[in-house]
Amino acid sequence: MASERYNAPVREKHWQQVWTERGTFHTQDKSKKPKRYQLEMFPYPSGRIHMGHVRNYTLGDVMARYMRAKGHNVLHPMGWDAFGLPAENAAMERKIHPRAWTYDNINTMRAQLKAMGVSIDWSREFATCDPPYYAHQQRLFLDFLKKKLAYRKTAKVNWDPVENTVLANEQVIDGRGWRSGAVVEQRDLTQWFFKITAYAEELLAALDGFAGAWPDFVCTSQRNWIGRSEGLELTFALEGTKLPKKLEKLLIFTTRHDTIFGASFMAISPEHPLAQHLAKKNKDLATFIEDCRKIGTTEEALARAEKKGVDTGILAVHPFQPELKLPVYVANFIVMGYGTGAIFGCPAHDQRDLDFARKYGRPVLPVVLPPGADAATFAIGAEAYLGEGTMINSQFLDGLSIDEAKAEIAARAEAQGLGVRKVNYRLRDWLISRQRYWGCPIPVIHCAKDGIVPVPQTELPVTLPEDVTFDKPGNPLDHHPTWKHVACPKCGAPALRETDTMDTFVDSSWYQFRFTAPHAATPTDKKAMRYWAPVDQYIGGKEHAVLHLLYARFFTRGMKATRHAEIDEPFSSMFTQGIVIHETYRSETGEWLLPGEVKIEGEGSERRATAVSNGQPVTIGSPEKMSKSRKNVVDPDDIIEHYGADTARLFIVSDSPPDRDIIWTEAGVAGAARQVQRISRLVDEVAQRRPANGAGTRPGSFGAEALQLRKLAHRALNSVSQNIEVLRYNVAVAQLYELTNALLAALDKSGDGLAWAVREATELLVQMMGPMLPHLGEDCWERLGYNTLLADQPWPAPEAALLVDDMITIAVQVNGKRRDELTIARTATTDEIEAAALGLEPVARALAGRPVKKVIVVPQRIVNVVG
RNA sequence: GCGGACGUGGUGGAACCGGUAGACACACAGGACUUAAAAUCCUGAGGGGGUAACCCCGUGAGGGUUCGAGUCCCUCCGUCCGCACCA
Repeated sequence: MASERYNAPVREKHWQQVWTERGTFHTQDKSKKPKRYQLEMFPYPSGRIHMGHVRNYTLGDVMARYMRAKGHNVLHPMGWDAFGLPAENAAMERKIHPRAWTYDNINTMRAQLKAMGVSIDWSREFATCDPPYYAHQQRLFLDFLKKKLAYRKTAKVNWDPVENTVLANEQVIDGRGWRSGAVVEQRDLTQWFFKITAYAEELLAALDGFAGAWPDFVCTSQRNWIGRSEGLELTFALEGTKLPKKLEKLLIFTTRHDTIFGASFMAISPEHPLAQHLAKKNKDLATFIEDCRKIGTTEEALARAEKKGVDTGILAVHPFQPELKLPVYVANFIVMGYGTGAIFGCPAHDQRDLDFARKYGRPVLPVVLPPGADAATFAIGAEAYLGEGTMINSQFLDGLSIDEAKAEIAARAEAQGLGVRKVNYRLRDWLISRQRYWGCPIPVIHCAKDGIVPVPQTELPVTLPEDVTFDKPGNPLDHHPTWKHVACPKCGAPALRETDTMDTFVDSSWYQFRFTAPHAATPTDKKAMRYWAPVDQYIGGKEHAVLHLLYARFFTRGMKATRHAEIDEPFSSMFTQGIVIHETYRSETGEWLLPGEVKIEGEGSERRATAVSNGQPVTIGSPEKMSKSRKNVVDPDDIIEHYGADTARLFIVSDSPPDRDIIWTEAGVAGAARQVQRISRLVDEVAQRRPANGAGTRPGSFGAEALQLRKLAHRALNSVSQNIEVLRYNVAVAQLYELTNALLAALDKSGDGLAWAVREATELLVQMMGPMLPHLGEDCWERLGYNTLLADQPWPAPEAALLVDDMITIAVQVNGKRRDELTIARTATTDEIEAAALGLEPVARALAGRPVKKVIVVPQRIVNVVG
């Protein structure tokens, strides 16, 4: 009897309703089971779910459902990273309030996620723009403020002229705003910062313990970003002009103090206080400094710009060779933001210094002699020597290695009070002020008399005013007629509220902990934290390798310092998924076309595309990240309505490893849909022919065919489990297909115990596919005669005896080339295997009469006859 | 420039700890069913040679270690990513 097509869209809605009604995925805070906290990066409610979300939440859901079946008490929550600029843009463009726009989007996207069948405990849902959430965030801020982890300072900051707000260093990519793409400007502003640099060393050191649990590239990215370097701060006395007391000595930072005797000039940043001071009376210098400011575009352009400088006429006294006076230049390649904004130039062993010295005629004295070079003839040409070697021309350092010389100089500098060993970091404090409306208000009040006054706990949250306008540029909170005017909590005098809001990355730095007790009266609940934290497995995009993942690591430490957490690291293991890409289509007139607007014919290089509307040729572009601007998007809703969520999920997890980019193709989706139908058909056949509800009485013996099928099923079970645990879902799916193929082939065969074995293997298949195909899984489970939910079934255990073979097949090589294979008892001895191998005809033929020199036998693996 | 990752059929990708390379799928070709198409099912397939048994070549290129290398080491080429005037 032919089975009916599985109507996925209808059945999926049914099973989603059943899960909801029975509270299947409602998480208990108390359990004897081991806990498992599975989390995917929560979405920004931009409007609709996109394929990147489908991938992210499918990857996490497979793990959550698997772990649940494996007997864990699983926490798998969902929320909304709901503050941010797009809501304000929508408000400006469409005259909708950011709040209304955001919550509308959340409602849409929640429904879409439910339609995907993601096993979420929705009772824990929150949005970061919910006042109860940001109330706790304001409390955390005030605790950070008390601990001096939050502070205000005036500094040169990145200003995004499109977003009309400042940005943190991490949010500037190649000199442009990470979201707007606008070239950022440098502005001197007074802003709020988090003291992430206090944890630079810890954040760096802890990365060493992440091996295997976090992707390598994330760890290296964070190491690079933190940028630790060990060096020496060294003081040079200045001569030549009368200088104010503060500027009489020049403090420099170097990591090459071994080359101190090769110094031939000093260079300071145009922003250095000394340069600024001298520019007041030196017009040329002032012009030069002004020019340097203007060049500031991208970092890369800066790195390639010609090295230039202006001699200040001031001389610096060499600390270990007082008769040597070095001219002090203001130079365009010295940045104020690193070290002390001043260096000594050693042209022989630094390329930039060399370029500079050649241009301005400074001496180039080599002080490190490469191994094997002759001290009498060694000279520096166009390239500085950066390698290892022995010190020369360096008085008391001569003959030492670089490391020994560094140690000697550092020791002498410290003994003579000339300097100190210093560790420098590239990492800057996290600038969290944003001059925007749709964010968490920073809960402080500025009073003329009392300065910065925290908003009292009892008055939290400081909520955003509803009646705001977006008709003029700048911060709507600042424009608001009344909101910022308050009485000082200390003295009662008229005072002003802080109108900056927090960077939205603050919101996402601790949400993972809020999920553990989303309704607690304090930011976190100690008991819930002890039970659930940290997140066992976190899944999200690669773009947060430094941004979010570094901020959250810092924030966890801050929360520990303020007693809101007892751990240092928020995520025990991290997985970064690849993106979903799709071909692009462009008409002759240059317009982008949606995949549905294009008809494609032919294969390979013969593939041609035409526009559905007018038949005009269309250019097929290479696959790129799905984006609305290129129109190479596929709406998940269309897929779910047409094929069902399981098909979308299956396509997402099959074929490509989760960490790689995946090309979305219509053919691939159709292929996944076909597999869904094949499995459905298989289960129908089995359910109709075989005993209902359970496998029935187990036969006393199995024929060869039945035994083979049983082995295949139990081995698949064994390795599918292992592959799911390490997120190699594509391999797990391949094994499910293999088992499906074998089962379909076995349906029409007969043999001892085969009917029972088919039934058993089919039930195992259904259970194994549950994490990936949860709706089809429930449907098949029901068809097999069960009135329980598959989602409530424990993960089956393989029969150990079926995992090993009595007879095994091993390859036989002659001189490393495979010539035959040998089927032999698994317990066969080395001698037995050797004898059997030498008796094989192809072996004798390959030897061609040569005597056997040696036979390598690796039991259960291979035989190699060497002749 | 510095640092990291990767490179396997037409395509996505498998291959435990160095042990039968190409599992599984997509696309393709041939066949069955059908008035026809769709759907479904069966068969084939890394490249080359041979009627065949079989043989040769093959994991970016070149070298090395080993009985044996996709896997380990060195050099080079290419792709992707991170940092980048960092002293």
